[in-house]
Formats: sequence, structure tokens, C-alpha cells
Amino acid sequence: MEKPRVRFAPSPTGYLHVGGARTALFNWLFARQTGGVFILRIEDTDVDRSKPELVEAVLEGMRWLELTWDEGPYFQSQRLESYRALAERLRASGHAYPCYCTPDELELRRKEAEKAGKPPKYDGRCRRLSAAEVAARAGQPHALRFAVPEQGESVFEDAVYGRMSVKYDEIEDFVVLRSDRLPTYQLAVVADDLDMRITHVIRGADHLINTPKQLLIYQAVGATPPIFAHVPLILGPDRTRLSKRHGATSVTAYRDEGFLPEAFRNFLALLGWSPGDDTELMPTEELIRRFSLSNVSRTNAVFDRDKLVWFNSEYLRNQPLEKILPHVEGELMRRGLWRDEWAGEQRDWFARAVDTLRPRARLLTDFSTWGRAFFSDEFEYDPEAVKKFLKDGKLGELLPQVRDELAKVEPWAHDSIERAVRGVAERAGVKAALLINASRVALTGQAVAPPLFTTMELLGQTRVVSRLQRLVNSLPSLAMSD
RNA sequence: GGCGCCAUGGUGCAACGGUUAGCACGGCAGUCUUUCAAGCUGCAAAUCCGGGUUCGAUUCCCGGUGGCGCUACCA
Repeated sequence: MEKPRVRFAPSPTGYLHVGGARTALFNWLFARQTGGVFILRIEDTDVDRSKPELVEAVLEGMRWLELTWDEGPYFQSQRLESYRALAERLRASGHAYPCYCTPDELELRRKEAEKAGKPPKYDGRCRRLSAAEVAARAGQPHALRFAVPEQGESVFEDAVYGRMSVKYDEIEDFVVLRSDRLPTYQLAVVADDLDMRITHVIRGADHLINTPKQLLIYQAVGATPPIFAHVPLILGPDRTRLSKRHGATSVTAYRDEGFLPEAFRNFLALLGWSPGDDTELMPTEELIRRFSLSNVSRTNAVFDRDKLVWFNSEYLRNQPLEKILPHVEGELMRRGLWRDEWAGEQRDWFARAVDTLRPRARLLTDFSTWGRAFFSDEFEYDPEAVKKFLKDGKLGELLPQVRDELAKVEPWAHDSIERAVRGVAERAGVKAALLINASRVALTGQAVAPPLFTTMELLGQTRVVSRLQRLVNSLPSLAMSD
């Protein structure tokens, strides 16, 4: 059997959004599973809305998601001859005819039809033009319309939706070539899919209704159409199609918010597809192995950010440490917290720090915000933490004791540190938690952090002592600012 | 409006004629504990409505309702 050839064909009218990314992912999974070819094609024939700089934005999203393509990107804007050739073929064979109606006229007629309660379908007036009339108008600007059969229906088998049928009289004579000689989507996709020998068209269900039109073109030129597989749409929480109104929809925004590409792929894959059982956490290799068109759902799916966050935290804490280290490094670099020695002689320390932090992290950004004190000496005391753990008046005299005891600890290791802190508490007759909680604020500025003695061991004696000193110094002003 | 598609807890998915309707996220409670997560235990929560077909319907058929999509010289 011939290797499958699939494509993802975004139009650069915006960034790579979640819906497009999911479509790209399905195509990619299918290609990788079958050993097929994944092609990237940019549909930029709409000169008004397509922006060259947005092509780069789309590619950036693809790269972040690690959806590597095997061919392309091809640009429709560079393939105009092919579309015109196909259009000419349709005209020569009588499958398409020139239409001299102007967009303004059409717009007007549509409005009138609507007002009269009639379907706003093209009335086919130019289709009835005689050969003489057409000859007389030669040279006048015109579009080319496809002559849709008046009788019968289009029937096709969708790999997801099953048998589909649409009556031809529901389909108007659609434009294939605009009067500016640029192709419409319907013509361009067919020409491209034919030229690129696409075997499976996996795309959003919003194209389900376009399929009969495209099938008509395949039939007109006597070509075998690809297999169509339409995938359900992704909706926002309000159940309308996911769009900018719902907040972040470009995939790069999710990157910036601290999501891991692999977690994002896993989450995305489960939007409209399931392996057929209850498995949810599937690394990409497993996704590739288990993906199947027949298990794609026909129901639109609502994008659930909480679930995405859950996937991310799962990946953050359960993936092999080496796999997430580069991501944390990237995050720290973006925030200006990165230090080169962490890639060199202090690599082990860096790995330990990340490993200590990650059980509580949900997003990569947590490492530079909530976990900042692990990577920088400059951090603030979270007011909430101050309020929660620094209220006790005894701290003013106990914290210096903790500082002094810790300064004497030898060797500097988890257990000896713990003995020192608990010792102070015992002698003072207070709960160890009082000192532990206060020290946590001193060391991290946070009310929530990894286990204290592990944190201390990691930060090192010098830093721990000086941070305790720093808190002792600011205790009076912190108490006042309440 | 017309046409098409869809319909299982709040959300994502299972169950593809026979289960006490399952799993996960989220929620709630308990447990653990050095804060907070995680983990563990438990709880609440669903087959849109009405007709058929069948010994038996979440599942098949029809109707209704609802949602979404399409209805461009956009893609």
C-alpha cells in the first residue's frame, strides 16, 4: 500500500490556535503511526487577511508543539498557475462557467432574497448565458463558477462521521476562480491535494459541508478523491467555537504560561479522541501507537483549562528529570534568573533544586515565581506568608537562636539541620512548627515551599544563615506593616 | 430561515442490545503532615424529552427540543 500523505493547511490570518493545533496533531499522529508523510501548507490566497508575519507565528506554534513536518511549507500564493490550470480545465470541460455578476450585485440580491424569506442562493443567471452572449462579453472581468448538477445528491463516506449525503440543489454554483484570477478555497484545496497526492484529509468538522463541493471538482476532472476524516470542533466554556473571546487561544500563549509541549499534546489528543478505554496519561509515543481515526468522536469538545493544568503538573513531576530540566532552564532564562554554572559544575545542584520544587509545581512559570528564592537572593516576603507565619511575638528572640544554632551545624545535611532546629524549639518549649514555618518564610518568602530541611540543605549554610539574619532585621517593620 | 452534524455527571472520555452506567479533571469530606501539593479513603453528581422495535434499550428507528456548523468572488 502506498504511504499515506496528509497535510495541515492553516491560513495565516492569525496565530496557530488551539483548534488548528489539534487538527495538526491528529494529522501528525496519523502520519507518524503509519509511516506516512506530513505536509505543511499555508493557505494564503486571501490577500486581504493573510499576513506574512503570521506565517512565522504559525510555524513557531508548530515548532513549540514539536509537530515536525516532512514537506513544505508550501504556499498557495506561489502555486497560482496550478489553480488557474485546474480552473481552465473545468471551464473547457463545461464544468465551470464565467459569471459577470459583481460582488455588489450579488450582495444586494442576497439581501433581497433574505428579506423575501428565500434562501440566499446564487440564482444561476450567468449559467444560462448563451455562447453568443458570453462571446460578446469576452474580456470583461468575471469570476468562474462551478456548474453544480441540478439533480441528485452527493454521497460520501467520512472516516469519522460515516455516510454523509447532501442534495445538489442545496449547493449553489460556487465560485472557483475569483474575478481577480485568484482561486477560492474550494478550488485551491482540491488542486493542492491532488498535486500533493494527499491520501487522507483530516480537518475540522466545519469543513464537512464543503466536502460535497470539493468532491464535485474531483469528479469533474476524473480524479479519485482522498479519504475524508472530519474531526469535531473545540468549544469554549460557553459552548461556542473557541476564539479570542475565550482568552488565550494561540498555542504560543500556552507556552508562555508555562505548559510543557508534551503535556499539551496529550491534553489536545484527548479532545475529540480517546484510545477506547480509560487511559489518559499517554506520552507521545503511546499517542502515536494508539491513535486511530475510528475512535475520533463526533461530538464537539469543550476546552477545559483545569484539566490541561492537571496534565501539566503530572508531566512536570513524573517525567524523567532530564526531560524537564531544559524547560526549566528556558523559563529561568526568560526571567533573567539563569546562571551558567547550573549547566556546568553546578548541574547536579540545579537538578536537585528542580527535583525538589517540581512536586508542587503546576506550570513552568512556578519555578521563577513561587520558586524564585531557590534561584535568586532577591525575593520578597509574600504578605500572606507574613500574616500566616510571622505573627508570634516570640519569634523575635527565637529566630536569632535558630540562626545561631544553624551557623554551628556540622555537617550541613538534612538530619543535622533538623536536629538543630528542633533543639531550639524543645529548649524554648514551643512547637517545632512555629520555627519551621517562620524559617520557611525567611528562606523562601513563601508560605508554601518544599520541605524545610531539604530546602535548607539545598540552599547551603551561608545562605540560610544570612536569610535568617535578613528576616530578623526586617521583623520589626514587618510586624508594623500589619 | 434553509441544510448538515451532534446529544452519557459541571468538563473530557468509556460502556457500541443485558454492568449496581466505568474512568479522569473539577468539587466536597476524611487521612497523612512541617506549609502546600502529591498519595490514600470516601461522598455528591449523568444517559435531553416523547414515541416505537425488542424478553430487554445509553446503545437501533421516528418525532420533538437544544447545541454547533455551513449558508461569501473568507478559509
